Amino acid sequence: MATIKDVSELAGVSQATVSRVLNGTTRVDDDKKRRVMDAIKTLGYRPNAHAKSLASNRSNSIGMVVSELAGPYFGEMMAGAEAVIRRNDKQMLIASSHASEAEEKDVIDFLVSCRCDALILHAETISDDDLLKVQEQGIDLVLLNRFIPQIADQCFVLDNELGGFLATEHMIQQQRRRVACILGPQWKHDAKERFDGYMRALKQYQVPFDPELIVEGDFQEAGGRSGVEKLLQKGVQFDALVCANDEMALGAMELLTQRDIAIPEQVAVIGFDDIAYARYVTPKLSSIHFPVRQIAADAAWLVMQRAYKIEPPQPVAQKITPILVPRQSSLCSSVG
Amino acid sequence: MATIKDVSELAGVSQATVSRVLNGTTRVDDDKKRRVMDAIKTLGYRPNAHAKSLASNRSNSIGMVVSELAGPYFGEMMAGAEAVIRRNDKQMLIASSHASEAEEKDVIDFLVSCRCDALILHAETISDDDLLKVQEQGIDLVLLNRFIPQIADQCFVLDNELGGFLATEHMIQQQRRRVACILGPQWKHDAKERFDGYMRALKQYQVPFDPELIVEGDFQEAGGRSGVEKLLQKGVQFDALVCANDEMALGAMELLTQRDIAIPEQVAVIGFDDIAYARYVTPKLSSIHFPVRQIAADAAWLVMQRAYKIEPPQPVAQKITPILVPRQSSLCSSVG
DNA sequence: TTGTACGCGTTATCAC
DNA sequence: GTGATAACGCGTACAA
Repeated sequence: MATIKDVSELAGVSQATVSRVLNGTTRVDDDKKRRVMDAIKTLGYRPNAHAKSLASNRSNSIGMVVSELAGPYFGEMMAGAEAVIRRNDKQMLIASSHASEAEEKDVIDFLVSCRCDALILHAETISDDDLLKVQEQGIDLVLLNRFIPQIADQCFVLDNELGGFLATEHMIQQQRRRVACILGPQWKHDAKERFDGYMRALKQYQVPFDPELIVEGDFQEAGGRSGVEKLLQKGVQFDALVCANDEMALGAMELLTQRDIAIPEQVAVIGFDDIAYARYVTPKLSSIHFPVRQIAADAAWLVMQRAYKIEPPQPVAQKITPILVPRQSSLCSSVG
Repeated sequence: MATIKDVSELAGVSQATVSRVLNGTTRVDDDKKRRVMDAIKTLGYRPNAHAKSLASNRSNSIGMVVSELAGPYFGEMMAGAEAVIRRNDKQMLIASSHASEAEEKDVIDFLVSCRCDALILHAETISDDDLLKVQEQGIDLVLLNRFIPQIADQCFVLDNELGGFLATEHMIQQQRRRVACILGPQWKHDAKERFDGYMRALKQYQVPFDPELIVEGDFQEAGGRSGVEKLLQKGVQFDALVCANDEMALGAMELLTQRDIAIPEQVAVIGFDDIAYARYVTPKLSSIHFPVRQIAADAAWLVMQRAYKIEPPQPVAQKITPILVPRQSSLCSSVG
């Protein structure tokens, strides 16, 4: 593969001149510029990003870590960040951690090795200390759905507790009193917070808490199905079901339908995250909406500002409030 | 950020020795090794990937291009490839092209600049010639859902035509004779091929072709909705609907339901790709299944073999045959 | 406006 | 087994 040296020789100029026309740092003679361009084209020259980063101590790339590459939630997240990063002519490196601590450390190490100018992280398992250590190494961080006091202004926090509250309150306002809940993995802070919101709603509306109504899931469809299965096996009565995310809600709805339990007449269902497919199930799934794509875009803008001094078109919102989106799965004219 | 030089000085050895313990290329004295490790830890040293690539002329990274980062189809694709790349301790760089030729060229240029050891491309718009040019520059390519004769053994081709045939044949076998079709964008070869399959099925079963039954969509839910709308506006009768992908089928089902048209009694519906959410709509969506995740994994294995001489655990299949997955949306005991 | 020459952080090739 | 030292490809003072 051709190097800048090859180009300079073919064009009959110095390497420095080639570099100049490449980066537009200094004016160069029109004729020489043309010769350089021609040489670049005939040689099919592509600048070596590694050499460039080494020499300039800038990679013009932003690293992003998500838990999974597949799935609607992280899909939106990646797309939101990528749009603004690309618009500003930077590149995005994506890596996934599968929510495993070892992998999370691995991929962060990788992105550090790539000398990314900054990192956008959806990090669930790695400790605050480890994260701060990365920051101290001189890599600028922005955190999604996580709060670390020491770097509070680099955190995008979603009010998961309020989301859990809104979902549960909605059920109660639909005259439901036996509100079952399929939780997310409780070691995840957001799953925990959503549960906290559930508890607060019960308390505020003086609905007695029944631990029998609670099962823990895995944030996947399978967890929704087995969650409902467990509830049915226990034989507990419930007329509402709050799921800690939409994917579990879809799984839950599938099993409920399969068992001929009418939604929402017999059991009202609500999910969380408001993924695109919530609107395509029958009945349409109620949910708690977080504008994930926008949040990720804002996070990317914050990075633009911090790392490249590029100002965002509008101020970024780092504290995000969820919205209740009631749909058919929880709305019922005649309450059963 | 600490460099190898810092480490070597702190450990009291040469840079070469540090490099050796880092890469395990040569045996080094146990004591020195320990000192190096200690120095690395206390300095928080991370090797600079750029310097490494520059010196070794290897980046240990695979570039991947997909059309979109969000969405079930490409999500599966990325996840499938990533799993095997990571298992072999290489890194994956993902970039998206939004199916625009300019962007596609851009991201490929970027990945070339990163001196990826190989590229896995889902390239829809860039020309064969341009692709071959990349290959000639010395970057090894593997193509997903595309065939270029000159590099046939690096192509993973999906038999889209057969898929279109199977979908249409299925409808005909369900005693449907007025089979409408919402096509994908016809400039995309796969959308075109799926249409070809539709035509062949009609011909083979001697069902007359009616151009009024054909509308073109955009591979998105919106296209499915507006496709049905157009058909209804035209006032053409149809008792079956073949959609060129599942997302359009979901949109189509939504509108049909909204207009109180029973699925499958009045109109049987089938999609294409068999995305995860096909099973979560009501009625469950019939589809044409391509094992996208597996295909992408195989593509990654082919790369491992070609670029790193790592043999795949099982032979990779480069010619992929689709499977019909009939579900409720097209199966009907009493035909209406 | 242009060229020379050094440095970026690492690997690889030598000698020892 | 170990340590110099020359690459690797580029940006960028500095001098011209």
